Amino acid sequence: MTVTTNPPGLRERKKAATRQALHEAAVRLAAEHGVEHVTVEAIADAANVSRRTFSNYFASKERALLHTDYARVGRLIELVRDRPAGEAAWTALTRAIEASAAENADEDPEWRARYRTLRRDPALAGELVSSYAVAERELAGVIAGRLPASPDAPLRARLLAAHFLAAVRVANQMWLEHPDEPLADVVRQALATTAEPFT
Amino acid sequence: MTVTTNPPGLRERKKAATRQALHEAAVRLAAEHGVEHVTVEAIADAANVSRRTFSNYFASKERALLHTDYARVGRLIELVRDRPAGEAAWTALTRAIEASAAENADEDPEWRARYRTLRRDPALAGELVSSYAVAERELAGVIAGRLPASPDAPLRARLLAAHFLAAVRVANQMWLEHPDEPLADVVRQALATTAEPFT
DNA sequence: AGAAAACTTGCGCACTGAGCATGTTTTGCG
DNA sequence: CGCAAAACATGCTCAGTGCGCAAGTTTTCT
Repeated sequence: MTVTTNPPGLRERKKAATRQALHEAAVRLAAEHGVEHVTVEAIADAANVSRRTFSNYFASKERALLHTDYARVGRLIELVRDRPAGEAAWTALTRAIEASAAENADEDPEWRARYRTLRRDPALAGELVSSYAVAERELAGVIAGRLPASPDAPLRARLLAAHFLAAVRVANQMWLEHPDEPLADVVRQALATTAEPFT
Repeated sequence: MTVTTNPPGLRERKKAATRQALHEAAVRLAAEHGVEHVTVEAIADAANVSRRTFSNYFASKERALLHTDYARVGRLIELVRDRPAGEAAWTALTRAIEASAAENADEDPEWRARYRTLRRDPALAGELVSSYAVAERELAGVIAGRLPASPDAPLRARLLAAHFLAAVRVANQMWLEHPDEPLADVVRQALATTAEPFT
């Protein structure tokens, strides 16, 4: 114990480790036996915690499986919040997603492949869209200050957040189905298309 | 092939009636005792069917509660499909949502108020977004033929469907929170904002 | 160091989703 | 019309789940 306690704190680090262990165990087991044939108990066992403890970390098996998606969307909101104050809303959003892509560029290819396969399971579709939906309201609040003042600013903020996240979500879905093109390129194309006017 | 509209058929009518009875019983009980305190068994009882039969109609209590939303989105897709063949995609979508609003204009105000209150429950938020998400892929297929031919047409169709449904969904959410303005007006405003280019 | 706060775990219970077998209703067809 | 098949409702049963509660344990704070 020669090192001083880090800013994160031991307890927080342990919790993060347990959450990550549960998540990874869930993904590994689901890749081996299929999502439907994996029980919460098996996941907890694989992560060396009790079934009850699993419930302290995740509300359901599906949430545990898609923890990366939830975390990534949460991180994306942070990145938007950290953009320079003067930046317009749409610019801040597109820059933030680029930063997010850069952060996730150095992933273990094997893990990525397993996780990719997992997300195509129809049983997880609901949770997958939820991972985006939960962030919509918060993201609207974050970008509200970057919009021109207007009586309908709340609606515009909500719509901007919704359309941005919808573009990212659709890009991810298309990429899941057609892996030939890099994800970042699909996202860029989807955002460019979204920025155009509809007729 | 024959063009006759299928006679409803006794069996189909009974199924629809049972489904509707379960749905309405669920909404009534949830309004009385709160969503969390209503069990599937209580709903089945109130609709005079067995608990097991409930499962034959709805995958969960939440799905039963939001059956109107699922049905309405399904009907919206029909309305889009029925638009004249020459109509451009965005036009067809906006005209269809107007037709949908017209169809739902004559609702029992008491029922509408109960259902409205229900949808504000956070426990149903996930199912509520799902009701839109499940339609996205199908809607994309329906409007694909109304887009100019292009190599990226599939992506554009998906995005158009996603943005349209997102606008409708956000409008509904805003209306749930601020009932002062008529829903149809909020929807129109959201769609108009969506049609503008982003910057 | 020692109390307080946070966390883990085992136990238990109400609820759920679903397969199977059985009795009932509806449909299609000769 | 009548009947066999298909579709459906129901009861029974079970594995899984979410969660409250009450210990026991670990981390934090002062």
